[in-house]
Amino acid sequence: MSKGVRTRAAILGEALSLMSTDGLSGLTIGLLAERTGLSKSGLFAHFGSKEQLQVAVLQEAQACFTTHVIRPVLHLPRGLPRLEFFAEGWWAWNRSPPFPGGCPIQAASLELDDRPGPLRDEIAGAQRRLRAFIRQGAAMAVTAGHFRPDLDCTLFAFQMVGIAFAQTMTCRLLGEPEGLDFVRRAWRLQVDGALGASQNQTGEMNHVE
Amino acid sequence: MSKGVRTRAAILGEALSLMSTDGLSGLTIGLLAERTGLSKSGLFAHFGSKEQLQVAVLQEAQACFTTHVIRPVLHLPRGLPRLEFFAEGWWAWNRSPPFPGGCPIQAASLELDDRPGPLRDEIAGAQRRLRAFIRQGAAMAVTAGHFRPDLDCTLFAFQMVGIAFAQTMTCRLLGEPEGLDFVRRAWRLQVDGALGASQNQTGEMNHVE
DNA sequence: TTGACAATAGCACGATCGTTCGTTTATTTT
DNA sequence: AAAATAAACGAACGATCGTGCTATTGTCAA
Repeated sequence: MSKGVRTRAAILGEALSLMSTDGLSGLTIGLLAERTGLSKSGLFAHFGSKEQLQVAVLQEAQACFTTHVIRPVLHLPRGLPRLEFFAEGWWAWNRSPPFPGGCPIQAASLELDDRPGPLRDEIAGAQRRLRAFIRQGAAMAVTAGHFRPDLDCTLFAFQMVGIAFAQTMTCRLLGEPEGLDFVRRAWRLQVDGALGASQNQTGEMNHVE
Repeated sequence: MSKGVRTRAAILGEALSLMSTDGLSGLTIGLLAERTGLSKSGLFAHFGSKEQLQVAVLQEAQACFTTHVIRPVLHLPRGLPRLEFFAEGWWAWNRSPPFPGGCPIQAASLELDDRPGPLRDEIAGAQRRLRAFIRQGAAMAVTAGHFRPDLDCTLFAFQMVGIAFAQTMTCRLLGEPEGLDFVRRAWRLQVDGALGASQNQTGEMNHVE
């Protein structure tokens, strides 16, 4: 591992932290150089332009999410077990990701949704891949007989994404300690509504209590 | 209406448009002065500081949301009817608000959630009030007998907020035209799950199709 | 160990940032 | 209409932005 890629990795790590609190637009080259102990020009040479740095940071964020949330559940049995562990890992990531701020992917999604260009393409791809992962996870649960056969897996992924955003709003913006409870209960309702008839314990509608 | 408040209103209107696309941090005084046809110093004098301008913009965004989404449903009968019309109005607002970009409140919520200060307080208050409105709307539906008595109205509001965020991601970031369908179906599932036993048409679990 | 090359620093640039100040032009009140 | 007040302007400030250069330092293979 040569020196160049090592410092580049260090830069991206620090950039991720900075971005998690101040957003993509708050990620400035001068500030990042100061935090990494490099000179502005020395740091700049690693990326060639601000936009390329931003793209690299977004990709690093995806890689970090994959190693922390996706990969740990891949060896679990397909279907509901894997989906449940993924959910728990995702809620944990959203509440306290390995950065000082919140999830950079969520933040960038709403920051870039009205600015076409390579950055939006990058974050849109990330969200598409994440939704595909959830959708396939739900489809496996259908195949395994955990979920009912007529489940709309795309809608399932849509709902799960919604819970994740609502969690960030409740846990991070409003700082409500009971936020995680709501997340788990909303997720439980969603899973219960997707179960196959045989698995469903309650013979009536999904009650909250 | 004196001259001062008139131009101030014009400034805030343009600021809302600018913020909807470029975010709070993209809202710069020079750019805003250029778009409004004012000089930087002339515009600046209306607010005294950048932060006060930002607070004013956030308040303006709330006022705009109230007149466009909240107020139109206040004269509707309490309970489910009002809640349904509010939902439809909110989805319409999220898909195409009266700005070139997306909903500024959603964007600011994720932009400010890790930066304590007056700005975060302002947007947090907005989200708290919105959630309280939904919660009370659900509570009215319980009182009216539309929703079952043991419904957790706070959780109901939590879930609805999630749908709104997922909509922005799907409709704006990913640009999927069928996004609104998912929103309506997710909302329908949520409402069906909250109905009183007598109102529930389907005797079985909530199926998607 | 030296030579080739990668990595970083230093310096400067034009542009824009938020902000201040004194002046000038509009508006409102007397 | 004149006086008083409000509103907007123009110029400048120090700071920081992203981005070029050239020079210097460090690393790694021959």
